[in-house]
Amino acid sequence: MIKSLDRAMEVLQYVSAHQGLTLSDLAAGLGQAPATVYRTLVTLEGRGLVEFDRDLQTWSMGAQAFVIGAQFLRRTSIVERAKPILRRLMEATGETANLGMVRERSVLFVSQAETHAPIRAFFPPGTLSPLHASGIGKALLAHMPQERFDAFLSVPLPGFTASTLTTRAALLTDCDLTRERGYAVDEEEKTEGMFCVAAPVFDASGDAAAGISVSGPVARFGRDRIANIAVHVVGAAQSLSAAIGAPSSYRA
Amino acid sequence: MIKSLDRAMEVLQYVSAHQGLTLSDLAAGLGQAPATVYRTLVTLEGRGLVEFDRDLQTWSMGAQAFVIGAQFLRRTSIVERAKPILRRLMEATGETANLGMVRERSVLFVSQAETHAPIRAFFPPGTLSPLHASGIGKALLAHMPQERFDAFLSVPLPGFTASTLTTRAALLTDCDLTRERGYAVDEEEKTEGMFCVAAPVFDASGDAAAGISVSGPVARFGRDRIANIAVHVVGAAQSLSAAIGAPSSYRA
DNA sequence: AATTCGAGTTTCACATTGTGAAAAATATAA
DNA sequence: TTATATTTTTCACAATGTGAAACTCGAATT
Repeated sequence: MIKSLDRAMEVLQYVSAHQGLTLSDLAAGLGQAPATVYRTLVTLEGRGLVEFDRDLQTWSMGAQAFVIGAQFLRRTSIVERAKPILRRLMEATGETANLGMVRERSVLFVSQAETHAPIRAFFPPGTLSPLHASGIGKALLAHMPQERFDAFLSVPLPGFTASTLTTRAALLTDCDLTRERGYAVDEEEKTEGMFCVAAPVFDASGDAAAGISVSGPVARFGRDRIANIAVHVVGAAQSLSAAIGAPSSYRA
Repeated sequence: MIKSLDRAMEVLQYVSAHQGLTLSDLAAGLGQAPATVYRTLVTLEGRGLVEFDRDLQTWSMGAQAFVIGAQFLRRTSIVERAKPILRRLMEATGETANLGMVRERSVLFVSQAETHAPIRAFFPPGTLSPLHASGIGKALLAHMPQERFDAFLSVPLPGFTASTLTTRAALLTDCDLTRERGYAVDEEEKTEGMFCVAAPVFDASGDAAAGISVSGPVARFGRDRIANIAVHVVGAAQSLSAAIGAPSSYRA
């Protein structure tokens, strides 16, 4: 491991999480010498990864960070293939449709078809959400190999609202229910007022590596409406699984 | 400038441009020792910026690159405010609508509303295109301060198709025409078969910093249709300029 | 099954450089 | 004009990044 590179990447990640800070603020927040942070920023600026606002004396993410970050989505065809499916799902349900991928202990939201309704759910691409506190995350936990599931549970789970499932027993019950009906729900477990229906997407190896969800304000999700939306979500997830080559036995 | 950090960022940018290569291929392509490239990649992997496929022995961009890259779009509200405008423009014209921002000598495509037509233009977010060989780029050149425009022309302009404008005289004429009618066109200047109508978006300082365009196969762009599309594109660009606070005198 | 080969990973000696305190430069406020 | 705070550069030195070589591992060949 290259120590100075790792320190520099800490700087880059800090800037991305705290845009618009001055050199002094960044150095203080990072616990690094201003001179060191300065040289790091100037080097990254030379590559276009950060940008400096001369008037405000603030540092922010640069265009090249977007350029290289966008390449992550080009590794596979899943985002491209998901787009029409998400759009149809949004039109069929009238709510925002999302695509998320599992990464470590989180779901990474990578694509979205936004409803035109004035009040809407919004998970901008690039957002990470914990597996146990998101619809897609719980759909994936329900289809996770036992060993990985146990490893996930070996770390204490943070709560976000009064509804967050944080115990092994609660998650096991929820996973059983998810497998039984083919979809997971997030009922204000990460965000107050937010409801979400999600289903797993299987890849060519038969692993649940991504998920599709529909989300919106909890007040719009009555019992009958949930049943109807779930049918569309499960169908969309199955379509995407098929599109990316999942074995047919995983699509049921 | 930190030499080792700069070398490491060269590795990162190289991986993003050449995904799915092995360590040996990357080291050869970069002209760096495999041991050095290896330690760089492992350090970046630790931060989630690259990912290693153990089966294929290949390196690709990681989720954290997407996470931090996506933050570039959150610096300002332009992408959010553009979304409904791009969608309406796509619906009004039936072709793909794009938002691009100027960066150095290029346009960076940051957002897009794709037409549902089977044959379509596609500029995935994160794509860079030279200013002189794109509709948005030429719209921005037409409103660029003279000094920056001269600096731009001081570097030889590469051609991409037989139609690319590569001389000062050709670009000056094109800029005059663009200012006169309020929009630029890209008629197979970057990509064979591609047509594009673009208009500049002004920011709060009155600078032309972004642009909106509609693009599609040249065969679908007859003279009458171009006139109609141009009206929509100019209107959309003016709406976005207003939405992000451009002075009213710049919106005419 | 044993051997060979190529790529990935680790070790090691050493030249290079990253670091942070201090100084200098710059811009803003009083 | 002076003071202050921040940014930027300099400098001495400790830390480390580098690449060749060695080692490890897995796949292919015999």
